[in-house]
This record gives sequence, structure tokens and C-alpha cells, in this order.
Amino acid sequence: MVNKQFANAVHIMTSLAVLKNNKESVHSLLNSEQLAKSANTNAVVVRRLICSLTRAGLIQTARGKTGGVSLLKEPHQITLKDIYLALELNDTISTNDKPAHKDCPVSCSMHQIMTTVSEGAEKVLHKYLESQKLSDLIKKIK
Amino acid sequence: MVNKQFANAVHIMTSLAVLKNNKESVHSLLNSEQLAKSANTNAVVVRRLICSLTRAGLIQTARGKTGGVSLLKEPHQITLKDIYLALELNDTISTNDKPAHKDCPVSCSMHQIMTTVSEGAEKVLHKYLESQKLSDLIKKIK
DNA sequence: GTCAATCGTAATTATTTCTGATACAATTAA
DNA sequence: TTAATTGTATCAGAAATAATTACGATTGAC
Repeated sequence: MVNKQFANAVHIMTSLAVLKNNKESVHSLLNSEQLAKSANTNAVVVRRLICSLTRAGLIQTARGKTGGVSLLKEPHQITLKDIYLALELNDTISTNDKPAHKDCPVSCSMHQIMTTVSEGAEKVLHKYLESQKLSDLIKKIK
Repeated sequence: MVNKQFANAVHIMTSLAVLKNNKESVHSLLNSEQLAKSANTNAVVVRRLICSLTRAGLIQTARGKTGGVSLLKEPHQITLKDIYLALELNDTISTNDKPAHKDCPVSCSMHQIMTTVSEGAEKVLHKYLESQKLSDLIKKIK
């Protein structure tokens, strides 16, 4: 995977989970600027990810002054699969979508073969990500 | 994964496997032009993949006139993991390699956390690909 | 009611990665 | 000697991603 979307999304969710678990914290929200600083990226990049995570029902946002983001569930109720699916990324193994040569049996069967392989890979990846809870990740902080 | 390298490499290997299994075939070699036609791509793209597959010991090439490519092993001895590793692609889940903010615990721990996640994902992906033999794939042709 | 800070989103540019294409030296069978 | 092939280099083009700027809509604080 070339893109860093998943890494940044996990970073955001981890930050929110740490905040939620910290009983001493006065503020229960983080804004996109703070999250961007932590992940060393741009606030708009963060907000785009926030939109996806909101649509997936993992977080909620408050607009206006004193606005920001917070988790909707407890960290032990959220897995990396939830985050991964929220981003609606392309499959990790892609098929070749070019037209096949009709006089070549391999060419004609290849798309179906690779689709099956891709789906199988996606399935085991999801299963693995589902085993990784956000509550486990934040135990590794500091 | 955005790129089509893996799909094209599987296509090449499948073509070679079919040829090897076809006892009636006069020629035991395919050249980059024929493979490119079948995969609907460029001959140089094919040759680049061929180089990787050769380095990995999966195929052998013959240069000069009447040159071409052939499998070095039997189709049941080759798995998709062999092909995947031959290409030396980036991990499917990438870490964020930007410098961390030293005053942010999440930022400081994130790279290690994502590295662990990435390695775990790679492990299950390899295991899955290892279960897919080239001999199984060619049964689905035509 | 006004102001300031925030999200949500569009638009644009820059960066990176991959693909396609041309070219050519080295190789090798005919 | 010739013709066809691999192995590479190089460059242009395409596609995806990231970064940036901008601005309307929203909303708490004053």
C-alpha cells in the first residue's frame, strides 16, 4: 500500500482513545489542528479522514468554536478492521482490468482468477485487523 | 495495492505453467512479446518482471535468437507467495515515516505500533498466498 | 448580536509511483 | 553474418496521493 491514509487514521483514533481513557483530562475533544500536529501532516488531510471515520460511526464531531472530535465507542469496542473499512480503500491485491485477448485461454481466465485471489487476501487481512483492538494499541503508548 | 505488478507476474507464471503442462506443445519457451500480448501490456514491463522472477529462481531465460522464458520448477512447487516475494514490493500496510513530535507520546509510539501491525498483516498475507499453488490456478483455465 | 474558532469541502498544485515506449548493447541460434 | 531475443537505461505520460489555500456553515464565548 503506497498511501499513508490508514497509518494516519490509526494515529488519529489512537490519540482520541488515549484522551478518552485519560480521566484527568479537562477537554474531551481534539481538533484537526492538534491531530495534524501529532501526526505531522496537514489539518485538511486529518479532516478528510475524520469525515470517513464519522460516516462509519466511529467518532463524532462538534462544529463551531470549541469544536473537535471524540470517540463514539470505547477503545475495546473498536478494531483496526473498523478503521480500515471506514476508509474504503482499494483492495490490497488488485486485478488487471484490461480487456482480455479472446484467443488466449489464460488471458480470458485471468481476471476471474485474480479476483478470487484478491478476495481471499482481503478476507485474511480483515480477520487479522479485526483481532487488533484499539485498547490493545494504547497500552503500547509511552 | 495500486500497482498491477503482482497481477501481471501471476499472469506470466500462469502462462508458463500452462505451457509446461501441455505435453503436445512443440516449443517450451515463451518470449516477452507473446507474454505481453497475453497480459495486454508492454514487452518491457514483462521483461522487468521476468528479471525479478529470474533472480528469485522461479524461471530461466534464454537469450539470443529463439530465446524466451520457461519455468524452473513444477507448477505444484510454486506458490503465489514465491511470486509475491520475488517482486520485493512494499508492505501492504505502510507506516508513517515522518519524524515524531517529541512532546507527544502517541506520536513517539506510533511508528513502532504501525510497524508491528504491518508485520502482522504481511505475515497472514504470506500465509494465505503460500496456500495458493500455481497448479491450482491453472485448473481454472478455460 | 458580534466575533472568533472550528468543521466540511472544493480547488489547485506538488509529489510520488507506476506504466508505456523507444533505444541499444550483449547474446546466440540459424 | 544475420536476425531475434534478453537486459537495461532513459524519458515521457498517466494515475494516485498528499499538501496547501480558500471559504462557507456552524456554534460557543463574550
